[in-house]
Amino acid sequence: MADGKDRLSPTDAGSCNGTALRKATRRVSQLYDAVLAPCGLRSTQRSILIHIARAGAPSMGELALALVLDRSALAHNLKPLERDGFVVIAADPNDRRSRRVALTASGEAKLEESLALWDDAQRRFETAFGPDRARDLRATLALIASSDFALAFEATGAADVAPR
Amino acid sequence: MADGKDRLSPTDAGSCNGTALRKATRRVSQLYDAVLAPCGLRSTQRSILIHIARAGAPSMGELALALVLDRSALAHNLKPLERDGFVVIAADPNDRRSRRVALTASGEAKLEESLALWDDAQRRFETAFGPDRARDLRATLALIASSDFALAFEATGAADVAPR
DNA sequence: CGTAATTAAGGGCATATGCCAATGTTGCAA
DNA sequence: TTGCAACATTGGCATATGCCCTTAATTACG
Repeated sequence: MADGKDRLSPTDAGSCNGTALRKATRRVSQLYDAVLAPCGLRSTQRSILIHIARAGAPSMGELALALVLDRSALAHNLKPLERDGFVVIAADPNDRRSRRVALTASGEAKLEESLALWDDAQRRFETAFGPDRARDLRATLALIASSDFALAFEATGAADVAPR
Repeated sequence: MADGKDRLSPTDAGSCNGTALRKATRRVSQLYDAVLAPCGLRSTQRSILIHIARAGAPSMGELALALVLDRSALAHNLKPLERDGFVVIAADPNDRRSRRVALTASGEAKLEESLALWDDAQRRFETAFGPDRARDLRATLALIASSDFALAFEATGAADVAPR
């Protein structure tokens, strides 16, 4: 592991926060998805259903914000769920610009079905990683995912982003 | 934030390690990608180029392993980079089953060009998050991404996975 | 009251990611 | 030597993710 690195600046591959996050996410997605497979939901899909259940009937924008997901990406991700009858999307009568997403009975049932599998995956992660450590990690990740963090990141930029 | 949660088990949305990871990854990817945009590389692509530079001329399998990335996903990700002339893929003369990936001069130049932008993004992340904390986080994420962790996760499963 | 600015969402396009099946290579054993 | 098991990669299909631009609906302002 001593070859090649001399050409790179001290800020090499192992030091990129984004890369470290992406690798860990891929690994954990693989592990969780393998456990979730019998119910037919992926962790991404389950995550979306959970957020809808928690929020009741959020608008696309609210849901995208909660998921730290681009609006159009959310729209794409909802298509398989809508096709399979797990969610319905209907215009908000109070503001016809908005469309609200809700779980169907089938969607709630699927979420329920996935719960035991998810509990198993989560338990295995906590066992392998440590429950306390996992809690700390989630808190740290939530901080990074927050809009406050994005603001703090932007604030470190040059003055060209400072409005007025 | 008190509505809706009563229907869910104590293991609710905020406690899923996979979801927390994905949200943080999306956020950081967005922040880094916005900074990297002027050079035309995304953080995923830069990450691939960096790994190739570090490894010299790795085979697809070696590179996929290092990136914690599915082999076919890597093959797909390399296509735009090959099309744009940043990498070349050639059969390994010693084992014609393998194909080895290498940077072109153009790829090295592009990597060099991206360095200043990446340094800026990284510096801003460290400023907003804390350099020591960032180092700890990367170490934790590297642990999770490691194959050892995958083995530990599998080992917590039922006895049905125990070989022999 | 009508028009401009704002906001919500979708469509088009491109990259990212993964599973499974198919293809081609190598090495070993009978 | 021939045939088969193991291995590396690709191709097809599906989902995931994001940007830009357009469209539609609401709100604000003159």
